[in-house]
Amino acid sequence: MIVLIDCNNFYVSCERIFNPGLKDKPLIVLSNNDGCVISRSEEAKRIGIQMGIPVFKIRDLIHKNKIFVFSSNFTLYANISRRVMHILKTYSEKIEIYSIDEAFIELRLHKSSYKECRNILNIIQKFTGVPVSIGMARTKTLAKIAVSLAKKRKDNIFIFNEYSNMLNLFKNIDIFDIWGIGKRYTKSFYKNGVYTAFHLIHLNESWILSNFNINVLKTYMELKGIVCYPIETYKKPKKSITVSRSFVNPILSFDILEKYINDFAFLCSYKMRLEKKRSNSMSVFIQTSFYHDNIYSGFTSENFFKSTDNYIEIVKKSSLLLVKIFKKKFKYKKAGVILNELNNFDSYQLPLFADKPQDKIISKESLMCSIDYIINNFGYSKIKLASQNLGYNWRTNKEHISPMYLSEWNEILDVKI
DNA sequence: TCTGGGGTCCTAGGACCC
DNA sequence: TCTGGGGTCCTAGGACCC
Repeated sequence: MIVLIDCNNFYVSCERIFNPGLKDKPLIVLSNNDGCVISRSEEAKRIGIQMGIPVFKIRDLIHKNKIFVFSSNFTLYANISRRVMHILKTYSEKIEIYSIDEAFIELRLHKSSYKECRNILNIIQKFTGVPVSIGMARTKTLAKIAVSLAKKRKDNIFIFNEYSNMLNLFKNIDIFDIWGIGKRYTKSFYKNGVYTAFHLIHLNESWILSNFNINVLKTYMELKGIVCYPIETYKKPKKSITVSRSFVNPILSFDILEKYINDFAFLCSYKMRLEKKRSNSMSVFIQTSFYHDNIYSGFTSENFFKSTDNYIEIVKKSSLLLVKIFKKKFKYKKAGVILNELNNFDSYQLPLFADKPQDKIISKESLMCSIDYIINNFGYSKIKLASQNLGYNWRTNKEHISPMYLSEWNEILDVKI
């Protein structure tokens, strides 16, 4: 059986670990730039705070209800996530870490399965302070449904076994709440009179295939208990790496935008080098706000002469690509850099005409390693290329950020005894 | 005034080959 | 007047997920 362990309101729960006073209080965590709500406590949900809503629309609500507000502290959340996953690994060798707050594991179904789930839940709660919900079923898609049912129960556990009246339960599962069915598909299902999981499993395969695609068919099969998405225990290598940001204040000037793009390219290179990869091609994009007039978005890609993991070459290229898409008189609100077609750093295709002199100028691997060393030991802001933002940090607005309790010596919680 | 960031996969259509 | 059949590869755009 596939067991899905899902942390409840994960970011909110992380903040509460170090702030027990926040228990039972309404609490939200915001996206970068403190823009949108990305995690809500049950109390905040009850007040009517919607997922993804921009903060400026709920200022009054926050004030009136004394909702506690936190900026996102991903370093902290990642550390806590690692602890939760570490515990799960002791229960099953077959584990797939699906996201920062979810993992699938494989367990045998037996009489005391419920007890076993109960035990997992208690241990995680006790050792990490994170409350979780657990769903157990034959397939991932069913386990997803099970976990959503678990969240509505007091014990936070739900198992689909031979005794559960699945068909009946499916009548109350909106098609939109099925894993793999998003906004658009929901719309076309509704148009065809398909509103619930119950309706979906009574369709025929060819109709689904001709109106949707292979993925929707797989979802349908999974609902029927046929495994189409097995647990994937190995970490799939990344195919692309992105660094992008929204700007608090829109940017009009090419020179300023270029410095940001160079920063993004530098960070993107660093992330790629951590993964021990090289890239064959790079994309750069810039966008105005979609919420106002005078909309423009530019996107372009280009191959490298040969695949590279060289900071200087990548940053240089980012400027060249920006020139291609930059247009004057637009207010740019977001920009980003993507490294595509990643290969392993030690096995990659050479071009037919490699070793042109232009290659040699910047093929100083030892210099690249020194840059890595400085970043790893002294921090990301301690070394930059001259074309980057030297004056100030582009790190975004985080007005309500909590301390890095688990990763900075000087931010560790004080305990008075 | 103020609206996140990072991914993967599928498909239709175009361009090309014999 | 009538104009085949069988492929591959690439890309943009559109879905989906957390």
